[in-house]
Amino acid sequence: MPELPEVETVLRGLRARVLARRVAAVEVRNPLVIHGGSGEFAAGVTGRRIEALERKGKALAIELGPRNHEAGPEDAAGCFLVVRLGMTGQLVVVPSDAALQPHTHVRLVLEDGREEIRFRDTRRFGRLRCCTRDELEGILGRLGPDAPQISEEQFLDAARGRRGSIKGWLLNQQILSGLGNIYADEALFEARIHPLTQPGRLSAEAARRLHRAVKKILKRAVELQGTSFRDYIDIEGRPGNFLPRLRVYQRTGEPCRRCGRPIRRVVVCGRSSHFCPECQRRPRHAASPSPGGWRKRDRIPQGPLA
DNA sequence: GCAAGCCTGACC
DNA sequence: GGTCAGGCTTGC
Repeated sequence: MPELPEVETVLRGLRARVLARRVAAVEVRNPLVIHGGSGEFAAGVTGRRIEALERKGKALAIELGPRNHEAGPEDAAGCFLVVRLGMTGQLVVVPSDAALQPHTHVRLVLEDGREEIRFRDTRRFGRLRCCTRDELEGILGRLGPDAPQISEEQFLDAARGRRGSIKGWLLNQQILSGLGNIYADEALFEARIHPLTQPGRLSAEAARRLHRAVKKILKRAVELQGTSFRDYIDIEGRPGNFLPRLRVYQRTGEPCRRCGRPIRRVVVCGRSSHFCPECQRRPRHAASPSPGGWRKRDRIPQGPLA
């Protein structure tokens, strides 16, 4: 699943392979993955040079230069290609004559015509979008600080007074951006915090521990080029190497690597949360899996609570 | 049936 | 405004 370390790996790969190259042609094979009209998308991207690549959270922004200074104002201004990989999205750089893999939705043919960037996405949760600088600022502005950049003070301030679960809080991209289900579970284990703990009721010490844990886990995962649980590969088609380092994610029933107790699973905010019931004790004031009392549409959470 | 990012909308 | 359920999607 592409979270921050996987997107960072893709970003670094693209910087090495496609920076300063021009997009000669665009083929949208499935308009569903394009935010907005696919015709406008193709027209907006074609003929521009890749000037820079940046990332915030899980969002990838590719800066495209002016097409032609002598043409109209639209061509003279640059634009940005924003990529969200969603759950199973992949960006790969391949020779143009490479066989087309299933679920290839977009092709960006590079200038010499011998190589291209392909966007593949089995689940089709990913999106590509062509936008102006103002629009990009709006998109990125809705995201909280990039998780590796957030200061301890910002982190503690953001948690203050928050109800609900710390797990849901970590997944909220408006608070801090980049964490998904894998690294949220791993960071909570590292910090020894139960996923149903309320952010606002964390001790300052626990909140600092979590802040350090988030950074530590992400740093290590970036160094190991991410986690390939099922679909994730980098732009060269290589899997990440963090999988053997996972201590709780998708290890339900397996022994905790710290204490040996079986890892448990609880559903929080509709997401599986994996934790060690010994190392991550449930606080007395844990968030309810269904805050605000039981309503008609409430479901019994799956799996026993700690 | 479950996985999961992200958007929308409902609820308090 | 905070918070969470629902729905999208398809392979296992």
